[in-house]
Amino acid sequence: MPDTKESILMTALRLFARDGYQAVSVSAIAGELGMTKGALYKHYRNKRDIFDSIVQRMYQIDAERSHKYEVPEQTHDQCPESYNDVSIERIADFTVAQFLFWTEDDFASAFRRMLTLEQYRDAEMGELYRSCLTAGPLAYLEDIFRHMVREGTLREADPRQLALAFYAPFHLLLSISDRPEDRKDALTRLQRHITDFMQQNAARKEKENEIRQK
Amino acid sequence: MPDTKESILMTALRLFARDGYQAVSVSAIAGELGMTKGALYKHYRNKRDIFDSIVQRMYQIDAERSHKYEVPEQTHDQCPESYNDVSIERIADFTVAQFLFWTEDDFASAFRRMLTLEQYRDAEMGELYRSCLTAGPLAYLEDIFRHMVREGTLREADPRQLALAFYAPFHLLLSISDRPEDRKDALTRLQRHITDFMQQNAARKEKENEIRQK
DNA sequence: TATTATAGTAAACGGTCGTTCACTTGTCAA
DNA sequence: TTGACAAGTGAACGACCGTTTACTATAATA
Repeated sequence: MPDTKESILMTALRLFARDGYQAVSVSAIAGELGMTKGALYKHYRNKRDIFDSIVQRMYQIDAERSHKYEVPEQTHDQCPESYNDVSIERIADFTVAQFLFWTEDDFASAFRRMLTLEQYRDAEMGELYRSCLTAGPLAYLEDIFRHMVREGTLREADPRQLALAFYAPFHLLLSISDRPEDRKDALTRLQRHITDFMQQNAARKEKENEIRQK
Repeated sequence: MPDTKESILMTALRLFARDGYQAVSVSAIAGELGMTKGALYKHYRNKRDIFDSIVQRMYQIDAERSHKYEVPEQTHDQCPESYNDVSIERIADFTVAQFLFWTEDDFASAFRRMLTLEQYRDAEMGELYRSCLTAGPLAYLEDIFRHMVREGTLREADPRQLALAFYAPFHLLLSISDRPEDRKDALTRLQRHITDFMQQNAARKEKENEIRQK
């Protein structure tokens, strides 16, 4: 039965996300599923194997989402009404989708909290946390914004600071939304932040015309 | 010897901040200090007592800092060159001071990481994390900004979104600065963020004059 | 100087940890 | 029908957990 292995993984993840890897016993995982701990070893070599499978799963999901969403350079695309707003719209949509992913998807939400708890244990977990939730997204957005500033889509500004100003609220609202009663409000505030940011940092029309004339 | 008790507290905190409370054994704390675990029980009733003492210590430090820094309404003060920039300057200074506190102070830095690891264990820790590092500072700044918008020091905008835009980079850079090699850069980026924010959101001179004329 | 309190050690306690193993089922192919 | 195999039980293993206890040395106090 393959969904036993799957339910072990999800149950373990849920507990790891609340208490941390070390604090969760093999008995506790088994007990949560109404079986004895001996049975777990028919599906996973040991406790660490469960953890590693969770991490591997995240890598896999991330790869799938990368293929689906963020083409490194978007190829051909039906050109909407305003050609210079296309990138901005895309980023806004993608950002909201990412937020919903990290807050509402069962796996991603628990994985993010687990990663938060494990980030100081060893260098590998620290690096994974960075690449998923702090420096990674920051660097990614910095590249995009640099491109958009060059293209004249965004106003002249340090892309590094733009990325910080744009992404930091995303990151903070992730933490805020860990409280279930604050999740809805967090999404609203994020959406307001995105529109505020885009409005404040989109290049003025005059400037666009200047650039277009060159 | 009272500094034995103190060194136990600091050593335990350092380990709790890396591995989490449950994952740190009493033997490990004692071993780090070159003594046997039995000796710890001459200074603390049990393991939880060490943890509780750490939390209590944070409350104490926070109370001291509250008295020292943030008077709820600043009383009399030598009035500098520009009366409407005073609050902005004060906030900028206080923000940097808070950042250095959470990143460079041995106790506060470790306590923040420990709190990060314990935030999902129970409601009390979650509430403490919120009040220290997320919703707490946000609400505090929201109040200040609302006041400043009313006074005409800041441009007309939702104080809630202003607080988010101002504090979120602070919060993200705290996490970034957990990597020692990124700490210096994080401070620089924070300072740029603060000046950028103040410049972007300070009320225009014309507007100030309008208000002053009323 | 005798006494008492303090800070520490070493061993032991019961309990839980992760893991293994012998054993029992149920299922399905030969 | 038989045999192989996958899934699960429950007991056992040694190791380590937090905590207690009996004991020792040191230093201050009477």
